[in-house]
Amino acid sequence: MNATDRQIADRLHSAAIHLLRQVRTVDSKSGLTASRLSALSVIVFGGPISISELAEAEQVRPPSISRLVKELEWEGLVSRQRDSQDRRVTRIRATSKGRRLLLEGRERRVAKLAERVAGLSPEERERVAKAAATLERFSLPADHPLS
Amino acid sequence: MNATDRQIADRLHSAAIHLLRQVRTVDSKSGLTASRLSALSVIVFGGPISISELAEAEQVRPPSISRLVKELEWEGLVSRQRDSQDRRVTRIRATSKGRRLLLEGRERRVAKLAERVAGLSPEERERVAKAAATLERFSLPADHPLS
DNA sequence: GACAATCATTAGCTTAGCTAACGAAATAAA
DNA sequence: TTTATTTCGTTAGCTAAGCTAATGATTGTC
Repeated sequence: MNATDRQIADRLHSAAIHLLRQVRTVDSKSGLTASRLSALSVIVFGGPISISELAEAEQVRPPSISRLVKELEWEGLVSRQRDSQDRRVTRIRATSKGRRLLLEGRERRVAKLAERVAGLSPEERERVAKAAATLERFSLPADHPLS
Repeated sequence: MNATDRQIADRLHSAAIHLLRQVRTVDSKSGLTASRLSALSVIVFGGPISISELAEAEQVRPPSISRLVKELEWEGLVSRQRDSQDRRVTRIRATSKGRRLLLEGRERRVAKLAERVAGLSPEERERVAKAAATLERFSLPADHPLS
């Protein structure tokens, strides 16, 4: 690690904070916050998944996910099913309503960023585009299940 | 805006969420959370600054900053001073302790990311480095005071 | 001098993270 | 077979950080 790596990291950190503050402004419309959107996304695309797996995928502790899932279930966005093999685990899956809302909510939320992407100069846009995929992998721990 | 812009935005969104979750793991050591670190940074480098200006710079509402500053003051990291011209406004400045802690805390927090930057392949690292500066500007609203 | 606007704070709400403690189920050991 | 241990998920209770609405203090305006 060197000084330049720190500078890069510092910029990424700052950018991450401010990016999320920006998209938060559209939350009120979708009813889906960043955490819910992220978790619901894993549920929708990651198929039936247990609480533990979801916690690991989201890099948070089980109690945090447990509550979040309870709320998503409350709103009819996901459903649970006891695993018949191991009755300790419950498998979470998205309902069709959840699937629909995810796509709409993500759309609205991400549109805020997409606007700005569209507003970049061609060079900058290209630069950000090339980094986005790298960043996505980079943002997850090395042993992350989705890596 | 097109489909690709959305894809880029989607990746940035996801990356931002997971980046911050990663660095949060070092919070316990520094005692400085992301919000405090970010605000303190603006105070340290942005000189004496009012609550309103700070709120705008941080893209949050005044009450949020008001409380945050109160806590920073509580911990001796910043001090306030009534503006003699306009006695409604108070100017916030960092104490030397605050300045020191900012640098240390940022260091620790960012080190978590810097490790990973250092672990990238040369091509990826280059890609991320080039995007970092763009991202930093990109993450702020167009009319942002620090833009 | 009265009224309106601005700056900051307070009060009270929500979301989202955490640890600690616990019950239920599965697995290992005696 | 019983007992002990581990694992999965939940509950309880704490903290941080955002928000809106309302209020006080000051400034500016008519």
